Amino acid sequence: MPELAEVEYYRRQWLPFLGQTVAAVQLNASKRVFRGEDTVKLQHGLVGQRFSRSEGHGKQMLFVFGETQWMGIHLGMTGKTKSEGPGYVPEKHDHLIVALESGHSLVLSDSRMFGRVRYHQGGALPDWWSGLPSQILSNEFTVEKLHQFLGRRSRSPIKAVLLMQERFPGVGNWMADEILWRARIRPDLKAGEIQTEQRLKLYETLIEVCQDAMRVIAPDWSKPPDDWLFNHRWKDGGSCPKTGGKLIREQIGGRTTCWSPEWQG
DNA sequence: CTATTTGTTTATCC
DNA sequence: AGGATAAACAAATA
Repeated sequence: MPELAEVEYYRRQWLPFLGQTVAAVQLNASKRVFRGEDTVKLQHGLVGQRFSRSEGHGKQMLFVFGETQWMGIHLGMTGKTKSEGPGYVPEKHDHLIVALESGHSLVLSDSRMFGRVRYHQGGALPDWWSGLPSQILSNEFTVEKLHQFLGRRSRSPIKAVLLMQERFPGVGNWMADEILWRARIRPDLKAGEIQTEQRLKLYETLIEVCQDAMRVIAPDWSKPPDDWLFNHRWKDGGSCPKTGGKLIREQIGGRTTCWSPEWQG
């Protein structure tokens, strides 16, 4: 479910507890979300450490405890982070509960368990964090990088290309549709067939949709305005806010894609 | 009972 | 070798 701005919303749910000290960690090591991690180390390593800082990067979140305890969380399709007060009773799909000395707890739940928790102990940033690609809302995300990537993925539909996290971290299904709709590019157009002028428009729109999503959704999960595609894309029968024409929903790049044929050519 | 899902990883084919 | 595509993962919801 969560894309760039929804992930940022969830990350912020833990931030009011920065500076607090971990009293205990509860987890179920058999759960899929901990695949590949040393859960015994995770459970003991955090205790007594202060929740010292956090960063977001695309769909990834980083939470640091003390100076040497690094926890990464990816929410997958159904992951959620939340905080709870004293006396909280864990629910069915809660996989990780970081209890603080104040009695509050930081909780990760995920029903489908496509999400993932990572853990690293040591003085330096873990490579699963330092190796992430340039963020779209950073100076390193350049039109040249976009151009190179469209060349490498030239035979895939642009919809599928925008979903590739190695170049567009944070872009998910709704954002990709929103970007292509605003840039007036057909989602089934092969990446290599996008002309220079449209590439520039695509670059600008990528940044614009990320900024808009962060502004509207990240602080309090506000509903986007009706002049975005967002409110019209979820079920059959919607109409294009630009033309009033019918929106199409079909599988492109393996995902349900909503687009406006007369608007996007 | 069937189809669907705002995501990634893996296998397979080209 | 590297890219493209479909299946797999798991559970809720319609």
